[in-house]
Amino acid sequence: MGDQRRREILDALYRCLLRRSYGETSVREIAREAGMNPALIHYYFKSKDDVLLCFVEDIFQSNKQLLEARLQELENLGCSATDLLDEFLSFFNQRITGDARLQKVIFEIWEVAIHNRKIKEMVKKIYREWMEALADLLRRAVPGLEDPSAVATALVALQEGIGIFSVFFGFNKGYTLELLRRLQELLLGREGARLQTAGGGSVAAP
Amino acid sequence: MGDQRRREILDALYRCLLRRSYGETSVREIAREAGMNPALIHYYFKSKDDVLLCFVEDIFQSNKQLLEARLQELENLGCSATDLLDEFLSFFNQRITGDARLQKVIFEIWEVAIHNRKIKEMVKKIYREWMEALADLLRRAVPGLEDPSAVATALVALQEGIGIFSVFFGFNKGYTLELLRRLQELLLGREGARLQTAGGGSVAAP
Amino acid sequence: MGDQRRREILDALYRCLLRRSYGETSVREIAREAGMNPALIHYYFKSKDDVLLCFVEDIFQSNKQLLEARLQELENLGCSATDLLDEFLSFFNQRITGDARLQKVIFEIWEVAIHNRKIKEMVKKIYREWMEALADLLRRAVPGLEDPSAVATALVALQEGIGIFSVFFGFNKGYTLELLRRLQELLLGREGARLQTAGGGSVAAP
Amino acid sequence: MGDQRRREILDALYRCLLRRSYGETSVREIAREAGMNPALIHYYFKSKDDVLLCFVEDIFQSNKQLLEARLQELENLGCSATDLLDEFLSFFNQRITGDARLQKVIFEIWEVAIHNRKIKEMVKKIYREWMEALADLLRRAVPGLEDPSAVATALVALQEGIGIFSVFFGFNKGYTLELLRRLQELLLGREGARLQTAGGGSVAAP
DNA sequence: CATGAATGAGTTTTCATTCAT
DNA sequence: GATGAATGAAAACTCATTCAT
Repeated sequence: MGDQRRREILDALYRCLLRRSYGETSVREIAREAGMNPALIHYYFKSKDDVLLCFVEDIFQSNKQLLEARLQELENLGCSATDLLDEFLSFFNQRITGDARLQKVIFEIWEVAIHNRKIKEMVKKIYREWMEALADLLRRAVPGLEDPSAVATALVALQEGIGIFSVFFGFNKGYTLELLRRLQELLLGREGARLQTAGGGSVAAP
Repeated sequence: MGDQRRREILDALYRCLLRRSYGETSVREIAREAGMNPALIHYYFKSKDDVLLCFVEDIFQSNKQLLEARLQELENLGCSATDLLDEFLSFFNQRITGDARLQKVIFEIWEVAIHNRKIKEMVKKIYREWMEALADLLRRAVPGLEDPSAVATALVALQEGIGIFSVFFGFNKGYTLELLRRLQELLLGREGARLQTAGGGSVAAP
Repeated sequence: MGDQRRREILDALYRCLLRRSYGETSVREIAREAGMNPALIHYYFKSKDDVLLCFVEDIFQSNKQLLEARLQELENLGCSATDLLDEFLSFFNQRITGDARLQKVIFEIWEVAIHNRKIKEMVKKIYREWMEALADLLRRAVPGLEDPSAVATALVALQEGIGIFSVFFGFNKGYTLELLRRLQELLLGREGARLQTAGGGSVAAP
Repeated sequence: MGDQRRREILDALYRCLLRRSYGETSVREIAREAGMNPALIHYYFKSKDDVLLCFVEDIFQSNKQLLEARLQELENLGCSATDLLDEFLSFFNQRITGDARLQKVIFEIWEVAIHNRKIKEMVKKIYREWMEALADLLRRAVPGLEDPSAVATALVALQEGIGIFSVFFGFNKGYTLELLRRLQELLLGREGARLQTAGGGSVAAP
């Protein structure tokens, strides 16, 4: 029952963060969204910040595990490093950057992380792990690449940049994914990579 | 005299936003930073949000004017479109994304903009103008480019992504600028563009 | 079994009162100290205040019975009234005022008693009994004493005063006992009684 | 105006402490007693504890200054050390221990002091000063006294003990003062000192 | 212009207590 | 007996804003 309640609270926070920033979100509001008494939140979590901490851990760890499971699966099937790399990027594109709601919530987490030491450490750690994993895949899949670590950084930063823009300007998902894919191919130096889209989601013409 | 006071308040807000998020920044704190009575802020501005609105307008407009002036100057000197494009990107790299303090403040503005309609409209408008101007320059400077508008979007999103990462992971300025320049050349399809850096600011090795 | 549990709860309260005032002590904390579920406390006691009430009764009654048993024993052995008086004072000195922990707890009880009618009645009753018993002994042991009742009051008040001071200033037990003994002899008008101590615990030189 | 308000708040706290312990006294209640908005208290004081700290300082310092002024006056008039000592004790008897309301408030302060470091330091300091001053007077006024410091301690502890008892058992002021005076003379070894009272306030017969 | 004072609404958090299981 | 869950009331404190002077 406790896990169930904790889950409900984290889910309620997720929905709250779609409407307001974490700072503007009160414990009362999380409780109302979860349909419970505000004091219950303090029964299951030490403090409001503790809710956020668990929330951040949950949201990143669950995605991390999911990705790792998929990569492992491919590896077991004997897929090539290139396949793994494509799966890695595709996972991010589809499940994170391309999910406008999740992307918005992640943006809120970044905002808090900048001022909150604990959250910052956690976010930093997770992004470092992702970038290191990506750099490893790059080393295996793109042998000639001169600085895989910098490319990994660039790829993830790009992801964030596009993610924020897509939330802010309301890109449709197709446009976002297309943009991401082309930019990634460009960064990976793949043959014939060119930056062009089918249009329709252009920022200049909302 | 009024303008002087308003200036002081906006400058105080800038310094406050280096320490705390806008939501955590109280009117008292802005006033303390500006060395004045909190009530004075409400004399010169309608509300706390009004201070932010003017602040955002000021910070973007001043940069915009500065950039336009420079571009105009170059144009008057008969410089090529490529020179103008380089100046445009260089301006952003050096004065905005490369300025960790300003970048942090801009990040805070994005955060507020996501929830605050007025701020959002303003930020949207400004970014659109920038992206359109950039797209125009791309059209003139890189004739074969298939979708200048999308490239402009990508360039600016990249800028934001790298900007946030540099703030968050504490990139040194040199690394940030190098990364930006290489990525931009890559996006522009310039000859021999490759993504490699001198290292030293890699995320993977903090 | 019930008695055992009640005992554990009272003992836990004792330990809690060494750390915090009764008001600052929560039911949760008593429960944690007793190693049981907070709700159990409400099963064995009507309320938090009821725990305190039983606690006060227990702590005073157990000491009262102990003292009475000792006095009875001496009486059975045919000891003089003076012996009984000395035993009475010695009991207080050694077991109550000289026990810094118990003294601290008693101080907390006084504090609550001042505002809590029930506790107040109980504490009043017990102190009256003690003072009457002491006055009786004084009448038997110090025949010429003009107002045994007032002397008894003074002796007990003195006890409290020294007790609080010893807790507050951290007197060592030896100094406390010496001070008590000399003051008591002085109040009893005993030959050669003078107020001097070996020093070492003086308030003026902490 | 600020001083006026601060005064009103301190006075309100005084009245509140006659009814409830400090822990039970809420900021709301102090505000209600002072006839002002609760937030105003936080405007004039940093916190609830800060109110108490100022309150304690005020109550002790004002009495200290009053006493010092009186002693200085007597000294200027060429009074003897014995006169000064009598004035010292009389001041305490009349204005502090004999004032049931003040005595009650002082008791509350002791209670808080036991758990609150800042308050404890202040109370300790003040009592030490009083006891040292008293010890000095004893040295000058009672030449043969063997341990003036211990006698001073005993006198002040006695004062507290009697004070608490008088509050608790509701002694009438006359009885309290008489008891104090006789005990003091006894401690000072004055001729013919005997502990007897006119009765009427005996604890045994409330 | 400038300020100290004032306020009402809001925040997070704690707690004694109850109750179904 | 024992427990985890739940709740309503209250706590201290903060803050944007207003206003008289």
